[in-house]
Amino acid sequence: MAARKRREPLSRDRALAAATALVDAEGMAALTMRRLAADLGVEAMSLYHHLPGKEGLLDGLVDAVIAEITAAADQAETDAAGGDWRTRLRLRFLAARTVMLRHPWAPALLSSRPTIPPGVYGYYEGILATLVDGGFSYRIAHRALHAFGSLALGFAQEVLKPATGEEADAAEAELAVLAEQLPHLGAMVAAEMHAATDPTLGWCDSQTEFEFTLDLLFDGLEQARCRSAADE
Amino acid sequence: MAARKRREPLSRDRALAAATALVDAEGMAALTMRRLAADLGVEAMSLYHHLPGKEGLLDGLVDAVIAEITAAADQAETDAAGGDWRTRLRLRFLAARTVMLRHPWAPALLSSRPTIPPGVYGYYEGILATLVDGGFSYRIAHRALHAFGSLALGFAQEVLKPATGEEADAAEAELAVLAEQLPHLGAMVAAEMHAATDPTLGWCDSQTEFEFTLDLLFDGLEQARCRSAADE
DNA sequence: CAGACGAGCCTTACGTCGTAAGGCCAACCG
DNA sequence: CGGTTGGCCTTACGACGTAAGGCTCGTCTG
Repeated sequence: MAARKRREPLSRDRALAAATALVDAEGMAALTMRRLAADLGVEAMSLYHHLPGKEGLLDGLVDAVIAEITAAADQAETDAAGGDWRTRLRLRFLAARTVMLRHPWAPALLSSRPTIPPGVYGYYEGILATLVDGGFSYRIAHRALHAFGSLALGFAQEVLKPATGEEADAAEAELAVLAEQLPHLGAMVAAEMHAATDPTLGWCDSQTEFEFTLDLLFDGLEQARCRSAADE
Repeated sequence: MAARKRREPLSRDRALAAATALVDAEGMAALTMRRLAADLGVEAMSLYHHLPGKEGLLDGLVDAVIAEITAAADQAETDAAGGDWRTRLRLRFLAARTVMLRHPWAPALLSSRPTIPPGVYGYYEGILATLVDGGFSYRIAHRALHAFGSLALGFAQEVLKPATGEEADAAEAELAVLAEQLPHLGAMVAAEMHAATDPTLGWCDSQTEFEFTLDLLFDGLEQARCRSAADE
């Protein structure tokens, strides 16, 4: 009956919040049932009274980011009410991107989940609404969703990875060795790579590249929309 | 000194071949040092005389698929010699895709590797050569590479996952429950989903969707190419 | 031909993980 | 006041990757 009770009781939300903090700080690999429990001042098995297991924990993390994205994207689109479908989607995706920049582990986690996180349905509903409202048929809208791929969630699934710090140096060295067999790549790197200023999420996945790809797709889709409208 | 020796000696190649077979048959999760060793009639630790460890094993797997892709893509482009850049790249990417369809685990593995697999440099060199030969500046070509993303390796990084068999049923049921809150999604699914015939690699990642996205990007890039040529 | 050597494989063991099973204890309800 | 229940802990098991060192051959040397 001192100032505070024995301690704050555990809960699903508290566990998820601690997990997010842990992963933000130390990466996915650090997220262990034992470690998470320790961060909460508790034993590992106690977590199982609030979470169905490790998979359930990961599902919870995913739902949390999706919710964060949905909120940010809905807000962004509300701000852009009245704009055309392009700018509304654009703001939506860019809002999602800022969330992803806060949680660099999210893309990998997202695409590793074996089942579709429930929250994404709601998120895609919003995108779809924008498209339909913008004059797209369900057929084209469906294809648009596929074409966007991970851009809709704010990240470009890069094949060429982050490569931060010494890794980047190692990769550069490796590439230099191969340079004579790879004339075009070498030339492009020489011409482009060192002009890059903002490699944030993924290798060269700068804001510029992200928006370039977005506009490429938007241009194509706008044409497709007009074509299908003309067909009717 | 009977017909065969005690047994075929182990080797890096034999280990990698067995690993590929194992993963093709039972998925990534089944790939364990102990299990792989067992498949080879050997104890786990024996593998360490030919491989530097689990990570090295995965690197080997990745290099193997990349090599397979490179070979298929180079062959495809050779067949298309004389065509314009679009058809050459198109055939290249579609060839990569057929390789990925043989190894459904490859996309996830690819995008989980912490370091850039050396083989991809060579592969991208080929793409870049096609682009430059087709009249692209390094600047636009660079952006094109980013825009292609995982399509260049033959797969679309889908957010909505495979969902095979009962999983698909479960997802469908789940979606049905939400349907009233998700009018557009519900309508689109009703209109589109059951018309889908060929969900092969990833949810709805049918050949059609893949090629649609490809052409969308190609159209946009063609414009960008002309624009930059006009600027000179 | 004897003996040493070394490659290739095995045995044992450690520390980590997720988690099943059950015990302990305080808070609450009758 | 005694019983119940829910929250947390203890212990334990079977995976996993892999460090360290032992055994057994084929081969090469003197």
